[in-house]
Amino acid sequence: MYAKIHKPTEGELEILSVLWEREEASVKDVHQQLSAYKQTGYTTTLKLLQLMFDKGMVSRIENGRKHMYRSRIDRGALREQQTNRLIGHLFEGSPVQLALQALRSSYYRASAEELSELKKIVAAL
Amino acid sequence: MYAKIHKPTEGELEILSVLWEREEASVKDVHQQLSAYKQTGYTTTLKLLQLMFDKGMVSRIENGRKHMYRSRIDRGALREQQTNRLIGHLFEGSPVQLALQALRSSYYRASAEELSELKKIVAAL
DNA sequence: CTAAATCTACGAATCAATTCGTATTCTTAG
DNA sequence: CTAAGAATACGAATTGATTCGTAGATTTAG
Repeated sequence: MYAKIHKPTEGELEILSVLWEREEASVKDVHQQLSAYKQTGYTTTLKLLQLMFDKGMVSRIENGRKHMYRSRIDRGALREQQTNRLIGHLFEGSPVQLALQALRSSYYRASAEELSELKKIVAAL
Repeated sequence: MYAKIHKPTEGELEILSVLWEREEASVKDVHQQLSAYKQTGYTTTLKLLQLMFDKGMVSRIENGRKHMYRSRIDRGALREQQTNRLIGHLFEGSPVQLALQALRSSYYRASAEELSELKKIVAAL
């Protein structure tokens, strides 16, 4: 089902992020969403999606003249891989240090479920 | 004191990781430590350190014929930057999700101080 | 039907990361 | 002194990411 992880580049990750949100998106969809926060050309986004397709990172189906793209990268697996990479090289192998960094200095409002899971995990350490 | 963050590449991050551990290291030191887990040529490591020096990411002083290198990248700032990047593109903006991922599935033994800080932060959410 | 708009395909250029071989310099052992 | 060893400097090749222009095809408006 899911593609082997071809560690995505920064640009690829941004696109995957859009695809995960929407489940399926056209080049136009992706481009519009990226344009909201960075300046980039339409054909650049198109090309990136084509290359990602060639690499097997996304699937696509024709919908009239458009192509609709979906991620073939499992987000959970990528989360695990990237998290471990960060822990290994930047946090001296300490997952707790990374967790502390994540929770510090942030305005994020945790939901009740998140909070309860977090408490459960912390209690079990 | 610290250099502006030139977002390090994977290879650069590995080298910085060595430098942070040891405070100061020769090319040979760095190369030996990298060799422990990846196959790489001596002059490759040398070149990388030279390029990092040119970019201002590391400083160096002569010690006899050797150069001793030190990181000029602030680890704390980089931790913050990289953590936020991950949260943004891979964890839907949720620091708590990243924290959960970090704490899950890991054999790491937290120290008493880490644990107490973690509890304090979680309690404050 | 025709023109404009909307897409995809593709090639080419650029830039950066990485790797490694060779030259050169300096130190040290004999 | 000379040769071997240990460093650094540097150039060149390779590979990959990124960007974007242009061409071609199809749809839609008038």
